[in-house]
Amino acid sequence: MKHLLKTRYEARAKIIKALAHPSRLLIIEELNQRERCVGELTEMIGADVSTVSKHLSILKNAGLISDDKRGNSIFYSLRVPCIMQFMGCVEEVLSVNAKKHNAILKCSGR
Amino acid sequence: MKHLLKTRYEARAKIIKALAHPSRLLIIEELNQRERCVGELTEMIGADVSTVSKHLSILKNAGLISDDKRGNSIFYSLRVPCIMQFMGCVEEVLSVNAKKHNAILKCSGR
DNA sequence: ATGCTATTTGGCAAAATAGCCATGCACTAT
DNA sequence: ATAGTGCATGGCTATTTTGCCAAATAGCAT
Repeated sequence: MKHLLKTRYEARAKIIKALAHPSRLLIIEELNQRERCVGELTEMIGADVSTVSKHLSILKNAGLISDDKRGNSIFYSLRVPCIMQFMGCVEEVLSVNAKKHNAILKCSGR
Repeated sequence: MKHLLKTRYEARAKIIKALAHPSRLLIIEELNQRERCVGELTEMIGADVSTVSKHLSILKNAGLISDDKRGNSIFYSLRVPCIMQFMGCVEEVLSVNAKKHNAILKCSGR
């Protein structure tokens, strides 16, 4: 692969990788509703706080979310709303996959 | 996290993970132009055929591409065009990140 | 200052991913 | 039948990612 092209795809992949985890998808979806602090997200996810904190730092590092420290808490919010449109496409893939699956079941006589 | 929700995010994450690799992004973009066989993609990527073949199987497994065997070759094509819209959003994130980066440079006097 | 709450960071082990080589398989050609 | 081409799979190692615990940091309250 040409170097310029490679660099470009690597940059994209870094962002997409940041989205490629169930907990981080939940975070994105919650932050799309409204800003949230780490404690709230931790409760929703049900993992260790440190784990959630690391997920947040991955998302922040990718430029997907931003943080705002107020008092004792840090509030995170979604920085790039267009991400949510993407989720629509992902759902479409899932539904196409489900249809195909059903078709296979039918053809094999169930 | 509630089980139902978790399953849902896991399904989404699997699809996004399939996209989260430079070579696979190149494949997606190429297949968006037209169908391609493994040999062509391998040449563009510049990795071992077996590696490319595995990338293709990941994309296929996620339901993103489909294959069509004709003669001695297997032609892959993009199954869900909406994926490309998503790339637009990723580019937007990159450009927002770049702007922020420039602003930081300015503020630090460069 | 001391303690309390909210969050991040370092360290580590387990799990997942990536990429190469060698091999196997299917189809084509001779 | 034999050889050649195109692709997939198994096996293996190196790298990356994940998630917990323990410890550090920062702000608030007393």
